[in-house]
Amino acid sequence: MSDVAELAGVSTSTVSRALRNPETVSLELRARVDAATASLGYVPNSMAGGLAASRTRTVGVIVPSLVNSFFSATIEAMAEVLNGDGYQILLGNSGYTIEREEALVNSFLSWSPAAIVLTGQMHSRITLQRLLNADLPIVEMWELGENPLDTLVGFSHRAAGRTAARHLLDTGRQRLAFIGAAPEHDRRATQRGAGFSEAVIEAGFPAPVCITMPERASVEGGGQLIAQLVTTYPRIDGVFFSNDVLMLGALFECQRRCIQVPQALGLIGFGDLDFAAWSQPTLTTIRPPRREIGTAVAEHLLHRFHHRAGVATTIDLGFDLVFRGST
Amino acid sequence: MSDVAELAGVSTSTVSRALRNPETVSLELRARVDAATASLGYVPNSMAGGLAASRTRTVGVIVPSLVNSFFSATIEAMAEVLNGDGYQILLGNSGYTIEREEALVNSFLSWSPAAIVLTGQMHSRITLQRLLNADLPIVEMWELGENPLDTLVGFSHRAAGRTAARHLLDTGRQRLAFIGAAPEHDRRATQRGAGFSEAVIEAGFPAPVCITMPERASVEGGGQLIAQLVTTYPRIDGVFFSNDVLMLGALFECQRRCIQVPQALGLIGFGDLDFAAWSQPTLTTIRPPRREIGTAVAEHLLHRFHHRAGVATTIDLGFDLVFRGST
DNA sequence: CGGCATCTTGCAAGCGTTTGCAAATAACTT
DNA sequence: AAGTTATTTGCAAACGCTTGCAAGATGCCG
Repeated sequence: MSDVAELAGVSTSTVSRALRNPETVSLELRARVDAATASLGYVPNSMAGGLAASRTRTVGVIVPSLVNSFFSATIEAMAEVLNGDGYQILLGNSGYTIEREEALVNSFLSWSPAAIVLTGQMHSRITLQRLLNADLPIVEMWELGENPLDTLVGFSHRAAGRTAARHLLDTGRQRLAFIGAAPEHDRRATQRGAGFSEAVIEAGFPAPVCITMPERASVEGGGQLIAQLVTTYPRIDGVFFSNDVLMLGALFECQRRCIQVPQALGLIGFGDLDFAAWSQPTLTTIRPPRREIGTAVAEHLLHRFHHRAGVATTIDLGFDLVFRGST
Repeated sequence: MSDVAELAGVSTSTVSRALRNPETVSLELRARVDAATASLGYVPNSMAGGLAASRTRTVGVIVPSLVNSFFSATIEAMAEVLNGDGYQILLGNSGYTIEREEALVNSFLSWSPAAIVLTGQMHSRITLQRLLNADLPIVEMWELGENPLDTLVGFSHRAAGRTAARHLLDTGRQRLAFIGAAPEHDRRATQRGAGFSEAVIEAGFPAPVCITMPERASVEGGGQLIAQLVTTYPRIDGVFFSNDVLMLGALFECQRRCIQVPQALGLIGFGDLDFAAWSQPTLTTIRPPRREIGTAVAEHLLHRFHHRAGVATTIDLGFDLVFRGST
């Protein structure tokens, strides 16, 4: 930076200001600094900057999993907006455990990030305490419950489950089931299942059968669970899957067993993944605002960074029922 | 840190050493420092550390896309190993363009990372120059070509294409086609296609038909391309897809058109994604070492970090042909 | 028991920015 | 023209660690 300062014939403080807050430097000097910066190919040292300012242009983001395209889409969208403003994403993968999340929050905090984004509202006591002490914007995404830490961006999974139930009932199914994965880890999937059951019961139908597996959602698991379901409860005529991936496995298993979808069995999933619109038959599903969540989080943060004010909000992005061939 | 030092009754330099290089500190002091650290809940400031040491426990990783589960699996595996040793991943998404890659490398370098990991061997001149100047370990992954920048971890896509060709020919198909996506961006997919054609021609068969679309691989695209293929070239009896996702779309389209797979048309893909083993019929594919690449990269880097020596190598992780129902 | 090599420890000088403060300059007012 | 206010600039003190160097402590040898 002192090289740039010398070349531009100014002090390093002016260079720093010209780079961070251009509006506080006269037009002429700003131009000279920009020219010097460009001609030297100067790249500021982020750590020195971060140390001096005790905050960085970095946002720590923690998701439960990457191989799951729900969160990848959210992250991609978030990164696009954030990068456009010079912010970097520090990505962490909690593997659906709050212990890993705690460790990640800890190490992220050591980078003085501009904000922290978490998935869901379930955190360890220590995480909460550290986060609150840190005094920075916190966003919890993909869930919409009580007592947000700060800002919440998501939608109601319970409502999504209810919508699925109503859809199956509306299309004439009466004996329903819910198929899910990793219930003890994926709280949101569990909420969808709960909303589903709730709505079925409210409508005066028998409580749906609930079949789950401890592992994460997979095509294989979906196939196995549906096999188990149709064997044990042959009269079931409608199934809600906590995840489209499970539904895909079930669809293949139905093909193998010559179970007619949607005639004999109606299937509705969650996620609206790529394949749902092009399978045979196409798959009815609930579309969560995958990219929208990322965009909304990023825009909210950018807003707060610019107008250094604490405007904690709750943003409900809703979801859509996508009615297709499987129901 | 001075609080910890005071509590432990030592100097800050001893605390620093006890934390970074425990073996250089006596057992007794090390224990006292650890106790003080724990009781104060001290978390070192990474930026101060990075600034002082002019390097951080950070690895910059750039992938073309996240929604693609090839790279997500690699990153997850890499992160597991790296996190275990206290390293953080700084993740960037180049969107398959070398301009974004250049920008990302630039901003990563401002964090003095311990290493940089890139996808593929195609980089802009400026990227190359900056990287070489930076004097840090560089890994190019998922590709295995000439003139590595430093270390290479991957497998031969050309060989994968050749294997696919031989498999289709071995199973009696004679009129082959290749279906791919985003050829001008995804160089590796193109290499697979080239290897495929090459092997078909070498075996004395007519050059395969090549159909591609400009967008990235999607289930929809796979369906459309196969529709186009069977309409234009009805006599084709074997198809190699640059990506399992395309193959899945094609499978559904074949179901819609009542084209018997594998009897009338043999399908082989690339990726061995989750669904390939459980679809109906199951899908023959080439399995790339998705997680293995991540693990190998991480272990290579850890090795270099520990024994501060420059051991650039090339690691060929190979691939597997997974023979299933679609051929 | 003295001399020498090996371990441990503390001192203090950075690392490359940011930013409060004050000085210098410019722009208005009356 | 003097006084007041607003704008622009530079100075220099942090920011919280790491690490080369030297001093002190310990162990080993003949």
